[in-house]
This record gives sequence, C-alpha cells and structure tokens, in this order.
Amino acid sequence: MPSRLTVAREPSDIFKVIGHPDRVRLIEELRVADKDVNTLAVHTHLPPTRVSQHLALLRSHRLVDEKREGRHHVYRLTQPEIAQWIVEAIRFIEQRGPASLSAEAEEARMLWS
Amino acid sequence: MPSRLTVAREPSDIFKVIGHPDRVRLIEELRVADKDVNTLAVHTHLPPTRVSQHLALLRSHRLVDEKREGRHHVYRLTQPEIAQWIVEAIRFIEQRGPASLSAEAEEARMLWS
DNA sequence: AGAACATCTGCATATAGTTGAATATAACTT
DNA sequence: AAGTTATATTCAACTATATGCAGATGTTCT
Repeated sequence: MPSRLTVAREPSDIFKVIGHPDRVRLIEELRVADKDVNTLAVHTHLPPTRVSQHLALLRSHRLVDEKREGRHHVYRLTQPEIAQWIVEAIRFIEQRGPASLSAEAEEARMLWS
Repeated sequence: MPSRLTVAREPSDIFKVIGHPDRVRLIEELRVADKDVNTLAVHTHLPPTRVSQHLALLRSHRLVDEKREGRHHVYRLTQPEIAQWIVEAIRFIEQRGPASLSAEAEEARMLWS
C-alpha cells in the first residue's frame, strides 16, 4: 500500500512543473493559441534553448503535446483547464496583497496598518 | 511597467509552494480540519520541525494562518479553494496515466502499445 | 523551575535552472 | 545531390535554490 505521502508526490510534481515563471508564461501563451518554439521564444523574450527545455519538461508531464509541421514544432496545451489555475492564482494574489517574505516584513506591515 | 515575466513570478511562486509532497499532505490534512503542529506531524508521519518549517513557508504566502491556543499553534487554510486544485490535479493524473520521465521511456511505451 | 509545544538558525546535501556548444532534422538553393 | 540555412533538441558544466537535519532558543502551562 502506497503511503499518502507517496500519493501526494504526483500532484506535487504537477505543481512543481507549473511553479516556474517561464513555464507559467509559456502556458499563458499557449492558452491563447498553439505556437512553435520560436514564436514562444520571441513572445516571452526567452532564449529558444530555454524554451525548448521548459517545453520538454511540460511534455514529459503531458501538460503539452507537440506536432511537427515542417521544421516547426508546434506545441499545444493538453489540459487547458490547468491554465485556469493560473487565473485563479492571480485572483488569489490580488485578494491577498503582497506575500510576507519574513516575520520582520510582517511586523512592519502591522505597524503601519 | 512590469514585464509579463515579472508578473508570472507571483503565480508561479504559489505553485512552487504547493509543489512539495509534504506540503500537499499538510494542505490535505488542513482541508479536513484545523490542526496544531503536533497533530499534523502525527498524521503525516513527519518530524514536527519539518512540519513547522513547511507551515512557515505556507504562512509566508498566506496560504494558511495561525492562531495560538495556549501552547498549541493551530493552523487553518486561508484559501480552501486552493486545496481543490489538488483534487483536480489528481483527476488529471488519473486521466493522463504515468508521466514519461524520458524520451526513451516514451519510446518504450509506443513500442508496447 | 520544569515540561510541552513550536520555532529559528546554521550547515550539509540534494535538486533545479542556466548557458553555450554540439547535434539532429527538415527545407531550401544551386 | 550536395551544401546551406532554419528550427529545435540534447548534453555537459556551472550556478542557484530548496530541502533536511540537529541543536539552540522562545513561549506557555503546571
């Protein structure tokens, strides 16, 4: 019997994959339309190498899939619902206000509010 | 004007926080009921020190908050909706089947299917 | 004061991200 | 068809970040 901690590893892996700003950007881009690597690189101002590596990770978790069109590798979200999490996360952040990075920061906030 | 990449950092930080099996377990536990550190440690089979540290991180992002009751620090989810993401992630994982860890693994899959 | 509950700090280790060069593959060009 | 360009991936070295652990330090209750 797998422990609940073992079971928790799979969902946490998904979140870890989304837990990188570049990959959030890529998902945002792909939410609008399927795109090839270069288009993504241009839109995100990231070097193609990096985009490709992030996509490989997303692919290995099947959050995206790839189809080749000539020399272009066109990527597509397999689970557009997951992109929705980003929208919800942004809403949460707006409600919450800035995260406190430390206890000191938190105390400072109290002091001024 | 902050670049979109900068903006993407905040949501990705949230996902990163959830992107750890221990923290997924803790959120699952707190979804059921508010609990103190020791109770969480017992339920998750994690050392209290570690639980405390994970909670500190969750707290710094305001995913949980703390109220003291005597010498117990009782934690509570501030955003129960976020716990719902875990449920959705598990559903996605079940649909998807196992993630492919490498291209070779993927090729092997093709070969046998 | 002593015990229970939890946090904090500092260090060692592990994991993840970045970069540039090398490689692969398909499409042009002549 | 041979060579060149465009597109993308892979690899290896390096750097940065996160985790885990052990021990010291608060707090509150009795």
